[in-house]
Amino acid sequence: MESSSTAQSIHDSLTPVQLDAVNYIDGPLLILAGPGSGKTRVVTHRIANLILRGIPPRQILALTFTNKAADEMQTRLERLVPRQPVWMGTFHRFCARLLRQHASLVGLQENYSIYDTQDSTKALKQAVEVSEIALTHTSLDSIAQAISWAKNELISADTYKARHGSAIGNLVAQIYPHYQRRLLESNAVDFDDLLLHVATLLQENPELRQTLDTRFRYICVDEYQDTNSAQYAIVRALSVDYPNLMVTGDPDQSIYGWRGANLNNILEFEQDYPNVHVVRLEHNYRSTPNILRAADQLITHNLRRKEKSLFTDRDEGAPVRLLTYPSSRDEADAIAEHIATSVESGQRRLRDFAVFYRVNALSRSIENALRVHNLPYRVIAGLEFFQRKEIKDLLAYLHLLNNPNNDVALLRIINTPPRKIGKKTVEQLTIHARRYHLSMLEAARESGLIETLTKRSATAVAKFVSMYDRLALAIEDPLQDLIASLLDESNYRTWLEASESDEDANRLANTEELLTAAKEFDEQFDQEGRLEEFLEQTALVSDTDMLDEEIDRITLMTLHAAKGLEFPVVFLTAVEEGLLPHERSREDSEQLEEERRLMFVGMTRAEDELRISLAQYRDFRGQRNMTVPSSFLSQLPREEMEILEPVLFQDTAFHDDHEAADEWIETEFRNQSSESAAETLDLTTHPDAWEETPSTPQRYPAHLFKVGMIVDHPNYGSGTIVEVRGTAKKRTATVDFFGSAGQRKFRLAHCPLVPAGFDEI
DNA sequence: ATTCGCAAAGTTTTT
DNA sequence: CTTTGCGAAT
Repeated sequence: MESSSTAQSIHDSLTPVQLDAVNYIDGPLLILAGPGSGKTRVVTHRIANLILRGIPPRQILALTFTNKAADEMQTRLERLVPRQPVWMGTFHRFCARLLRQHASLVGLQENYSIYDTQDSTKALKQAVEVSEIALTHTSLDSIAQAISWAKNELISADTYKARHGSAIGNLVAQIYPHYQRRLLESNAVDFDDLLLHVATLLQENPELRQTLDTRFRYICVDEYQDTNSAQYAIVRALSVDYPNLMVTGDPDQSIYGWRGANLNNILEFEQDYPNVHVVRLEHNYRSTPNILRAADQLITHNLRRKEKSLFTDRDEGAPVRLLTYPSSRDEADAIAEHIATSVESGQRRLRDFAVFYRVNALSRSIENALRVHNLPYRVIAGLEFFQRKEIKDLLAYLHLLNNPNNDVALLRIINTPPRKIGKKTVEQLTIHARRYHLSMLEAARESGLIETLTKRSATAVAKFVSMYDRLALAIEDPLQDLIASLLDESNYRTWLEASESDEDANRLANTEELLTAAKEFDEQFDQEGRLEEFLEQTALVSDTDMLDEEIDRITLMTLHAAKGLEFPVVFLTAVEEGLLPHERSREDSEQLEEERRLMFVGMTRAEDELRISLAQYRDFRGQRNMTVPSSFLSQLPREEMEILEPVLFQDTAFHDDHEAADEWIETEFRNQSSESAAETLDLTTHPDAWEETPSTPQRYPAHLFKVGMIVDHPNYGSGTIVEVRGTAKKRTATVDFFGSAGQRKFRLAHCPLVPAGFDEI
């Protein structure tokens, strides 16, 4: 076991290569870790080793990209050497902390707000308005992207120069400074700023840099292949006097280049830090040789990488399968059937299976098939909870309380719930604020002085301000209490309760969830500055962090979301030109390599079985198109794989030949008697066949819904009724959906729920 | 002030 | 087929 406390015994189970990494203490260390090579184990053992050798835990800093990774590391370290105050967390959280302490050095106050992407976009929109530039030929999005790119490259608003002749560049050069000013005036930062500000801080304050370098003498960076230039600069600045820097990563698993990750950081690590010790973890403990060889052969086609030879002790296992289906529906059905069969026979559990796809939109067809087979699943979709309107609303109240300059928050809630403060009124407030350089809240306080406002509007605004002031008195209360008063004072709760819609009933339920989260937080942190801490946490958290691994369900997710995970059986779907590689990546060879890495990551998630599939016809965005198999498929060791040949038109189907397609449908499908084929034909002939039955006013009788009943919902799919409450019009059912929808409440008198199997009304 | 409806566009997303 | 944002109607 790993609970003993001597250096000797805790490392007993490690291989010589792993021990080499664990025992290398001083100086730069690069761990090139292939998929499934026990990297996290090595990292945690090494940190434990540092501690056991007498290095104060406070001098150790471990940086990760996700909270999940940080938690995982923390838990494992806890098992090796309990209760050591090693700072572990994401880059962003680390920077947020540092920035709190040194906010004034970059023109912020310590209670600054962290804008999420949505908030940032709003701020950017305002900046565009102020700069009086008409965005005719570009979108707000591309401006945002350009600014984000610049920040990741450490280019500040002052130093940004448009590339000569770049139209967008010229716009950005004008807008970026306005945007940055808006943020500073609001005492706010965007995600990129967290890194940029800290990097700037370290660059411009040598004494501070030195202090921190000394404080964090031993630094570990996980997933180094995904660091961007800002992160690189931060790590670099903290490793000058004490270059005890350990980075781990795998160039072959770099899939966030589009977000500014710079593959050169890892590729050139050895040049950046002299006397680097390099350890290669090439022993894979996860996959069968079959899977590993296929993945390896694919990735060999990349040029920008470091040679690695992966090996495993496992038995050969099943061959990798390449399965071609006539249509995307057939593909989805086959997956569902395969899973159903092996679960029924007792060979596998639901949680052994994962289905991967390149884009989120592809999950729908899989979901449909799984639903038909009554197979429970979960869709990993990134942000959900904290992006819901009601949660964002309530958090906006808190944000404004914590940082009265947070204009985006004010604009969000000043009329939510409706307070008769409309667009015109807000416009006048904005003008007033800009003229006198006030925050929106300050402007609102002066509503009585604004002549252009009607008396009615001014009163409404004044009422809002006094509500704010009343809430501000409770700012030191436990969060649970604060949010509770917030729900009352703002009329948010009354507003939702008064509503008749199911949607609002659900919102009310989500509100409760936030209260629960706040309660848990209160129990955890019983100190000053609770609110600020809470807001920081919620801003830097994603739903994926709360993933419950215990539940027995099939997992559906994008290839990006799959990184770091493993499953006994993996379905890699829609491996078609245009999707994988994605069409937007096809031109550029660097991007094409990233797509190949994405496929590599997907393949190497599989432990026992890997099933790669594609369809000859794919229904996507309401259209049916003939597909072309992915060019990556020809880069796999086909001779040793099991290949299910396309059912029809092996040759023509590989070209984008519409005439052939029509002919195929005309002649071949008509002669087929198979059910799925018949249905597919129907679809092409009558596109309307997909559409829902037109809704009729008639509903399934409310009193017939019972707890335990399986029901269908047009949007959320199937689920089980877990609770029925209330009477007459207020009779409400709580449904636990099999899919990603989770639990939702419905007023039975007017919701589209029907018992499963109850066809049409 | 709010709601409704239509047009437009639709990788990936650790924070 | 979806989702989302903005403009017109109540």
